[in-house]
Amino acid sequence: MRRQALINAAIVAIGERGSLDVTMSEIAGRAGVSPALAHHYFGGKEDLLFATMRHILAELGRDLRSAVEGLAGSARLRAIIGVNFSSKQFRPEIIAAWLAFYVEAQRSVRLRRLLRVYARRLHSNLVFALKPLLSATEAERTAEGIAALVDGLYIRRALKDGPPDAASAIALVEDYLKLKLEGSGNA
Amino acid sequence: MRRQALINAAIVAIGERGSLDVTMSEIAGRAGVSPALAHHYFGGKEDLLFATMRHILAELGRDLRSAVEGLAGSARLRAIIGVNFSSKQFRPEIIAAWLAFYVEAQRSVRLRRLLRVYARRLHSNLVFALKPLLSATEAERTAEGIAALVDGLYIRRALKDGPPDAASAIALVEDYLKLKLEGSGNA
DNA sequence: TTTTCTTGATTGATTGGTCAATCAATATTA
DNA sequence: TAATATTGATTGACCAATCAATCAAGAAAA
Repeated sequence: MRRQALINAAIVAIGERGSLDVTMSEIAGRAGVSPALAHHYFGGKEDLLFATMRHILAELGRDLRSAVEGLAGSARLRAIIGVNFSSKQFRPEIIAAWLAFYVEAQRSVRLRRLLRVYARRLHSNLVFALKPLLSATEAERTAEGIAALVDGLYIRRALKDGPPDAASAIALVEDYLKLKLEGSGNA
Repeated sequence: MRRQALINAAIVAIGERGSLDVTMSEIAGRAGVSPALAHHYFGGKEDLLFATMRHILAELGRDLRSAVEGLAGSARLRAIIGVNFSSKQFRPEIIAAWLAFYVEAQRSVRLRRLLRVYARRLHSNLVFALKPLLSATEAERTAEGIAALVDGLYIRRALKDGPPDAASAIALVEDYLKLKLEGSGNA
């Protein structure tokens, strides 16, 4: 319970500052405990941040699983896209955290591995849903395109540039998907 | 000359560490001067980093201008895309710097403004080239799509995920562009 | 030409502040 | 009592920024 409170505090703190450059004191203070307690529970700052990212990924994973349950074909694809821009995920704090963790991943092997696992899972999900609709190579490429678009829209949201609202972000990605599915017919 | 050396050293240092969390000492040392000199020339760390980002943007701007010179239509669009993935721009150090500055921009108004100017310029360039080929709204949306794709591919490159080489990145974006241009006919 | 002045470049050493981490001590719970 | 939770205070490291002092070079004056 304390762990959970500290992780939530970390997300809020990271979201506000827009980077991982937050102090243990601030996180602990936000959770209403002393800095020393944060060390007691997590061992060190790096571990707390790692646990925070893992928590974000775990929630996203849960959302994804429940969103695609029972769906197939293009409905499944739209569900995958929708989750990434759901009001729970496509929030300033979460986006700022993503961005900050991407940067940190360049230093930390552990963190990079964690992010890689998530990226692969998203990729598999996309390819799996695309396989019945496109050729194998086109399914791969389209999955990469969708993933890149999602990442790009996240960044642009963080900078408050580009399409600011989830609706147009979804529209943009779905438009891409539609073109790819149509295009395979005449190409 | 000293300024230039310090800026170059900053880019290398940022690229290696993968974040702006580099010390003045390291940058100065890399440039073969004392930390105090870096302060003498730039005033402070923030100013040095700001100048570094401005330098990166200025070079990109120069590359862009010379690449599109005299071109129009889809050739111009392909040139814009190509510049972003040229061997000079699509390098690990530069990409790491971009990512790091994106994060820092959430804190620094100055930096955010700088990045915003660049983003707008890219957007205008894209829309200008797309206007003759698509409706106004579709040109806007396509420009946003391309920009998001480029950002996304940059991120994925930073994490060494997704299409690692410039060639497939270009292919992905050009494929998107092609679909949009074709699609406008039958849609 | 030599000497003195002036200025910008450059450095080493220092300072002040920040922060993660530790630890000893106290409270709470089982 | 034993174990766990929790804190305040402290330590040690790191780093940006400052500053006084040197150095090199060129301008002015003799």
